[in-house]
Amino acid sequence: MISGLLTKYKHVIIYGFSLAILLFLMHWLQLRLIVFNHALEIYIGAIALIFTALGIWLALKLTKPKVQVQIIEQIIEKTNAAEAPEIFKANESILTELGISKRELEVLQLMATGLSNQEIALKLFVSLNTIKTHTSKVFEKLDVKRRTQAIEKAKRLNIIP
Amino acid sequence: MISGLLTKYKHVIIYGFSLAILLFLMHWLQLRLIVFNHALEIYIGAIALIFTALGIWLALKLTKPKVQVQIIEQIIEKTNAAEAPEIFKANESILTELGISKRELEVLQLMATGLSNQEIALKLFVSLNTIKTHTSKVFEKLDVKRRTQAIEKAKRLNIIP
DNA sequence: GGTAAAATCACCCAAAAGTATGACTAAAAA
DNA sequence: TTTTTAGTCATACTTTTGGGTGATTTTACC
Repeated sequence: MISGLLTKYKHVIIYGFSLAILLFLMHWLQLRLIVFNHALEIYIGAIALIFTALGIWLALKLTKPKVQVQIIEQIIEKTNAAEAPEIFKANESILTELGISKRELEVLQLMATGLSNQEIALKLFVSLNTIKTHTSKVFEKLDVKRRTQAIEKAKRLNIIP
Repeated sequence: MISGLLTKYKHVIIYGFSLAILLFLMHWLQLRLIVFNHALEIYIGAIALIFTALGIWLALKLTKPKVQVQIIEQIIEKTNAAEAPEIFKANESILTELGISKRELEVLQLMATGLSNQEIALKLFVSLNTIKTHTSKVFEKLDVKRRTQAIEKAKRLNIIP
């Protein structure tokens, strides 16, 4: 029961603790700074900045998956509507046939634009290792050895524009 | 409507509540540790909350337009590729303009087929170092950093099919 | 509730790619 | 004839990429 709750809201707890630590640090800072009345503005400005960053980070962490799934679907739908419906119908069937997931397709698309793994990682808010895993799986599924081959083959198979 | 928002931003709300609880805990801690100015703490807590919210709002506002921009770009590329397969004349003038030599173009073309530098070297009966030199110069002339970028740009410029 | 697939991340190692510099040769341009 | 340019190659170094393995966490589905 309790352990279930702990694992379920582990992130909340972690965030809570880091917040607590942050607040405690600020408290300590305040003790040092309160002596100078003029430092208060700086202190509050720093808090505003830190918490704005925290908010941005939180929002990105939370909305990231939903938003990106939407991207892919919209692209597929729009390209379907825009031109040749038969060519890009093979698209999806090939994807399922090869077993390429949405996330992998996303990575593949970014790869084709010339981004490095590191840049893709930054763009998708995940670690470099994760992107490496995705690329490796894509190579395996496409039966290629390098990213350049993957791009070439994916274009030939109409997986990517 | 409201229930939809509740489910959509469930996490945000949960984090918000945990934040509030933490602030309360901090307040209590403070009472136990040091006698201090209460009003200031609350004031700062309020600022933290407000700016966290601001950060979340900012991030949401900023990430959504970006997504739409990406979609538009992809559609444009798609329609361009579909409508203009006949243009293949600017090719040479661009090459001379960029100062890309015959050999470099050759390497670039093989690169675009997914070959490694070593494979290109074998195919052209030259050493690996020579290919590296060529690729480096091509990257410099195309103003890119990686071969994937070079391929993407070269295709966009109609240098290679 | 349990299971399976998808997604995330880490660590290590090896190979490939890329950077920088310098040198040599042959052919073309001045 | 001298100079320039394209092409060739090397050495040393850094960065990126890719392979292999294993682990945890989400998500989806039954």
